[in-house]
Amino acid sequence: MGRQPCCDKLGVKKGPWTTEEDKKLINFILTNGQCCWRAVPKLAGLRRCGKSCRLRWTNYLRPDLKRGLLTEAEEQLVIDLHARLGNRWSKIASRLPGRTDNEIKNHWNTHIKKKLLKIGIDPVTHEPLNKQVSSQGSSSAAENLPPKASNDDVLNSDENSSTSPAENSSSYEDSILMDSICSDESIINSLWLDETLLNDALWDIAPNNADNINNKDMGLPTWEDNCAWLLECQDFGIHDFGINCFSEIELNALQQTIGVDKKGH
DNA sequence: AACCCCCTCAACCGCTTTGGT
DNA sequence: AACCAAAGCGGTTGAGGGGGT
Repeated sequence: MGRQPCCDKLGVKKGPWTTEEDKKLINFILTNGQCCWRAVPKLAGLRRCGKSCRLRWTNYLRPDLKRGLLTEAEEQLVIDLHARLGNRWSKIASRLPGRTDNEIKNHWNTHIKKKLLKIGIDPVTHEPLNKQVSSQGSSSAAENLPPKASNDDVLNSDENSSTSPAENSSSYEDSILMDSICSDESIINSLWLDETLLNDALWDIAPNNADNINNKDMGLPTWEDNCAWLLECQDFGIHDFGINCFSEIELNALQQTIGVDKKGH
């Protein structure tokens, strides 16, 4: 009794997306918005499963994505958040506008993890490695400490975002204090409620959303800016970006969608 | 030039969570 | 409350590229 596949495997294409497929998906989303991913492939004329379409859009095609490597500041923020949230990549990503969970997860596994190990910090616990070795040797109070970044502990200190990971590797007393805070569900709930509101504000940047202004306030690219990015690819030699598939009509449609004159930038 | 190895990251898989009935 | 479908999430995989020999 295997689990039912997420989609009809027959005739469903897998593997890397072609520019033609990207074009179809971008066209569809920009015209119709994000709705019912399961229906997207059919409506957009794609031989993909809805899940694959959603992933492609959120991780690669979405106009509000930043491109390129994470900056030093972003990297530090990821480390800081990881110390408190653990492997909750989507939560971490929600604090880094324009970055995806997949991107951050990959960057963590390929870069940050190694960096931390190099400077002698355990990427899982965020404790100094030698400290861990010494504490493992004895069955002292250290063993009774709650695991630092386990999924449940994550709730502990979230939102205390002014604290650095170093400050976070606190004393036993601090752990006890944290535990007492964590055991108070009302506090935790209100903390997470705050975060939810923040997240919504960050990502709710559909074309018609008035909250769009928020991103500008934060110095972040707006939906328009990023749609403009797609258009500017044409200016710089869109072929180099692998998006050589927009017809003039489609580019016009894009411009209409974002409602800006790119010459205004 | 040819081969091998390692690294990166896009994409997939399957489990969990959420929302609707 | 129970069930189901859809969406979300995190772990894992594998193709492709770059560097070393």
